[in-house]
Amino acid sequence: MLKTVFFGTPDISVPTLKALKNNPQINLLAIVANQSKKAGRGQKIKNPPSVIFAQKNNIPCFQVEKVNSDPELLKFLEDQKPDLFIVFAFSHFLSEKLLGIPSLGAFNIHTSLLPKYRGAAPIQYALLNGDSETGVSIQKMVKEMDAGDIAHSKTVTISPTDNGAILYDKLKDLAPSVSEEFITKLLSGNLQYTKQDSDKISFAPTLTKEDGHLQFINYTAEQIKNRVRAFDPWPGTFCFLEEKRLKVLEVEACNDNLKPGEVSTKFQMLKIGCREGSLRLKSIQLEGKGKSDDISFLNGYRQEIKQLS
RNA sequence: CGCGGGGUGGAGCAGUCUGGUAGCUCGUCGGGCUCAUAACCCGAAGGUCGUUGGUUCGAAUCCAGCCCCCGCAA
Repeated sequence: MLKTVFFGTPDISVPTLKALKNNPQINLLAIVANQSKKAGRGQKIKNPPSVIFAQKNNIPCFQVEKVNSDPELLKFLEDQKPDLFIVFAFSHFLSEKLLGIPSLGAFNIHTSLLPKYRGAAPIQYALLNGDSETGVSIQKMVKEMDAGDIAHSKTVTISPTDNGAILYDKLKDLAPSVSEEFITKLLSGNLQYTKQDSDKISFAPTLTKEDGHLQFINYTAEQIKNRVRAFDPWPGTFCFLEEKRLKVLEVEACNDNLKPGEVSTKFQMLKIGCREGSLRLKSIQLEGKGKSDDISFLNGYRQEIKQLS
């Protein structure tokens, strides 16, 4: 039995966590997660999904603020002498000291085909760049983020209609099998490492809300479209109508001949010219309002729309 | 008690400040026009104005409580 400690916080890590828990070769010593944060309207404190899982299954659980210096966790690890760390969607860097603790090493599950998209937002970047495939990689963790040798990976195809939520789910569902196969290889001694090809490294830095600001005049219709689906549901895409924020939930390419930034409301459809090509803003939501299609929106909106910025 | 906007026929909104039971665009149904239409014309159905209580001769409108939705912030 491999004495294993799992590091992970959000729901994407839970199916993999569950698979580890059910794997007879794995002795799941503990789960380490972020601290519970206030979330949602009303700012109620919510426990992260992995913590809820730990509680339900009576697995020791550490919610740390600073993983590298949490006295309780360090003491626990010292006492238990784990064989393996599995880290999945855990938003802290692990110090080299920590990485050196498990006898077989610390492994990170990453939702891209490394060396592509190192960093926090690999799912969104794959969609943003219009990739036709991505995947789940397991890398042996080193000091440099997501730079370790690749121990195992699996590919998944991205369909043109996938958005962030769908691809997120695909990868969430794929991850347990990648992790199971990895463990099988690890135990049978068949593990082979592939170094990351330095020519193919790319990065997927943390996204902010501001990254969702659609700048129609600076990007082509295709690029805007990819951004909209990549950032759905997070961090979301928007532009401004007058002073108000207009969320853009769904767009569709159209062949209207519009200049960059030019708005058209013909036939009750809201369209805008991009740097190249034009788009229909099919599903939108004005600040303070519910989401609606452009037709309904224009029916109720009483003023002329001159500009979307 | 973080800040702010809102709940009005099937949809999206106006009307609320300056109380007198409701209007716009669209959709639906029926009819007309047209070679034709995401076009146009005529007609119809459809609303306890979120909810409870208060003020008033009278409340969508003023006051108080409650429920729900949304933007920002985290």
